[in-house]
Amino acid sequence: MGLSTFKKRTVTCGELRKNHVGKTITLTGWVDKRRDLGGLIFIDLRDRYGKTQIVFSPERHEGAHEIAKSLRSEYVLSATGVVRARPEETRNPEVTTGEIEVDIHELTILNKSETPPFPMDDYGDVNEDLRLKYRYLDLRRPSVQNNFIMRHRAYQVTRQYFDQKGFLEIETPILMKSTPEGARDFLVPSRLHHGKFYALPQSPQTYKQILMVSGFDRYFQIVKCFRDEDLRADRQPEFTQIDVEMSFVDEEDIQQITEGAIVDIFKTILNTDVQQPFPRMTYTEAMERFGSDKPDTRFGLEIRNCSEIAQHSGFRVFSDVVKKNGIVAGINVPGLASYTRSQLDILTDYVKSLGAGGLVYLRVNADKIECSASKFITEDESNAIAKKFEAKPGDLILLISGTWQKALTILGTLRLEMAQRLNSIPEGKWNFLWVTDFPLLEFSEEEKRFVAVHHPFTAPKPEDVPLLETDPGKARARAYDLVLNGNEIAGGSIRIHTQEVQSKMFSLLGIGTEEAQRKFGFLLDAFKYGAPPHGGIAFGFDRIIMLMTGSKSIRDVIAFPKTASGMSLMDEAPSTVDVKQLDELHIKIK
RNA sequence: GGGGUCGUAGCUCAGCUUGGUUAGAGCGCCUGCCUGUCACGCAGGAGGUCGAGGGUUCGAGUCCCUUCGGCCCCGCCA
Repeated sequence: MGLSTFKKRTVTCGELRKNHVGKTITLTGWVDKRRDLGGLIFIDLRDRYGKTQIVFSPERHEGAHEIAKSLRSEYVLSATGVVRARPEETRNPEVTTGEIEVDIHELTILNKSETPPFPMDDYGDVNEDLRLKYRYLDLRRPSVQNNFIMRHRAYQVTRQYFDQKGFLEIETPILMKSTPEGARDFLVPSRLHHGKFYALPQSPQTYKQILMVSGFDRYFQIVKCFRDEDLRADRQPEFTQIDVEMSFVDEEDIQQITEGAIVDIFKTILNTDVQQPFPRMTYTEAMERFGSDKPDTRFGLEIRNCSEIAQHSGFRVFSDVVKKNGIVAGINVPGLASYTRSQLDILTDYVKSLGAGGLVYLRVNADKIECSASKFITEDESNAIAKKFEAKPGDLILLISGTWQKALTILGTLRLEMAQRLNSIPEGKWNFLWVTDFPLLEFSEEEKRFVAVHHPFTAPKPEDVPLLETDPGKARARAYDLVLNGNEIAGGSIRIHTQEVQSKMFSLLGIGTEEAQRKFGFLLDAFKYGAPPHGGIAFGFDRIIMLMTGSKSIRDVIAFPKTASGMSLMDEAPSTVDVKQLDELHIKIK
């Protein structure tokens, strides 16, 4: 009997079938539903494996039935009985255990439960703040548990895949040196060194590069990363990456390995065949066709540039912007010429909220084209624009003008918005896409200097190295992002592996020799001792699981996530700490 | 830092436009009845700081201001 005061389970709530009929078994689990008919009592007992109907009969087993009367939602039970086939007409084909039930003769209530604040079923929506406060209850819901079962399987497939390919899983520090570039660091004060701080890693970037210098050749790690930036539906302050780095490789090698991992994960877990190789698209093309560096290619509504028509227009807003190297571009939304003036006004406000100066629209009717700027745009110009978009009667053309970056980005957002309104984003498609040839640097107006688009260790394209001297903004990077249905799910690059180029990069970023030595000296030093050419990638693991489970937010695939304001509602982190703790750290709150 | 949206019973929501009896519904909960239910059924009952604070008014869930919190977006996120 052992030390237990209750009967341990002999089966789970998900496994009993017809062939178990006649066996005496013990189940443990939670009361999911209670159906007390006055005489017979039916209980759906739930554990993570499923649900099983157990029956209490006042005639057959009076003692157990008497106890069962007091059962309520979420009570924890150990129940022993005999598996029976259900009478033919009472079988439940909806449930995997629906052919049988268990006639209970021995019942132990292992624990009672207060009435839960929300039901543990998957029928109704529950407000997210409540779900997060009672996360332990939310995590009991089968639909939520399924997300974590899938997540678990993805860990296993990932480890197996990279192991088979000869990768070594090596842990890197969580307490590391703060780095100046990139996202804001979470800081951890050092008690032993007054006034000094560790940082939590934004990613193990420098460590994995140093592992390459050490000769580990193929490294991977499923690792937590931390960024102290504002949150989004797909962004949490702590998140999980599949971090990968390889030596003696080029872009193609990394992409092939990456694709293989994705193919494996999707095949094993979703039984979905993903075709290799994934399509490639340059950053420039992605921007000009989709207005995004992570284009959703599941639907059309592609952007077209009509600057050459607009540049000679009497409409100064258009002609001026083209003169100043800007563009006029738009999308053609089929069938929406029926939009009313007020609907279009709302749309105009929407693009203005995204930073557009305004919105010019053309309603394409059978007989004529109505243009919102017809005072300034001639009929010929309207017709030319309509022709450019291959517009048919009933179409609505939406035009935005501005700098290349801004106009296209706004159109990219507008394109997604219109696709959602038209309900034209197909379900069940898995459109993977490599976006390549990103710019290496971009000029930050705020900081009045160049900043790295990817990170400061990304190598420039060899043919663009001369540009670093003449026109750094034009240089392209050996960087690549993996996009799935409009979501960035991985990003990587071939790294700089020589001390000279890395120093050059730091100086372009406005980081002086002395500062570079102070902040990244360990990496520059390492590069002096035979650093192999290397590159890598990091997958946004939570995002991949989010997409695979059809979740709307990565919160649904993270066991204990934080709210949009970075709060953990269950344990109320962050919280104040004792003055004594602060004193030890020599910290005073301003 | 900015914009949008939501906050009313344990839960999900209606009521707010146009201020006016005792603030409603469904589910859940409690009690009773019920021996083949399976989101059981029937009958009855309890349950409200209308997020908080202030203001306007004879009177505020409803109008105004401030504030807190959830969610979404922009900025930010190498």
